[in-house]
Amino acid sequence: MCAEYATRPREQIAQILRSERRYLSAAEVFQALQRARARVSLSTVYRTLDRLRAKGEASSRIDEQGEATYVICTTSHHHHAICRVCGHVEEVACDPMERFTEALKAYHGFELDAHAMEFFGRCARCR
Amino acid sequence: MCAEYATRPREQIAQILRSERRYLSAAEVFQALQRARARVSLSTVYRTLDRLRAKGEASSRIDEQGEATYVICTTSHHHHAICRVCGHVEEVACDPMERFTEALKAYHGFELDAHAMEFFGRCARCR
DNA sequence: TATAATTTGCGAATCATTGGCAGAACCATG
DNA sequence: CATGGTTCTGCCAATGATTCGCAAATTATA
Repeated sequence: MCAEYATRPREQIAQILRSERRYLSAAEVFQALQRARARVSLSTVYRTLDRLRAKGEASSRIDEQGEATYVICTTSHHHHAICRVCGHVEEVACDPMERFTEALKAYHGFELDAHAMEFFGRCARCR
Repeated sequence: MCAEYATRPREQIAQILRSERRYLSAAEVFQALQRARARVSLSTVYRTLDRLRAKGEASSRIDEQGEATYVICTTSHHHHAICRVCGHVEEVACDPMERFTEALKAYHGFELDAHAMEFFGRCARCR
């Protein structure tokens, strides 16, 4: 009980996320599937994206229009630099956070246990 | 043309945001208004919150359930440390970002022009 | 191939948010 | 303090992303 099946739709969805290194909404993934002649329902796209996020294989963010978007992650703890031009996502390590954590506690009395960051600009190729 | 009226509903909504220093959804603001016997429609709450954000007097974030939430801001460019216990929002300056910006460019070739950060933990009172 | 568990597709339901519009509130002016 | 043009508000319907329920299809295993 509670095993896990490797299915065609899941592989097709993961494929699309792997090939595009940028945040995609469920609708965008669905459109990409249709272009690739893959017959996967929108429901399955939603379920699979959420499943990838739950497993830590993808991370999600809410875009300006309030839609959930997803991107495949390769390293564990990091943040995203998002290119304004092409949407490319660069993974950024966050080693300097330790010092910041100390300052936050000393100055605001605030004990940090998690953080989220997003950086916007132009990636190397788009500059 | 294009003047701006000071109205009762707007003042009542701002009052609630000022008294609670934490992120509130439109529905939560609406409920607080009802508790205070203020008769303001949910539509007006939505419009007023969006207006405050557009004027830079409030900042918004999408919470875990995908709902838009709002908090009053007092300083200009800063980030938020959000207490996991009481929801209190602490404003944090971000002076150290300049050095980070340089590193990002040198290491990833990424030219930063904006960033967003959120910090989660326990505020001074809740520790 | 038969069987049990898991996943999918479809359509309906949900729910926050937005839009349209008629009436109410606001405020500068006479 | 009455008037009139502008700006807001309330109501209610519409939108649109996301979720749910369930029967049929797919997968793994023997």
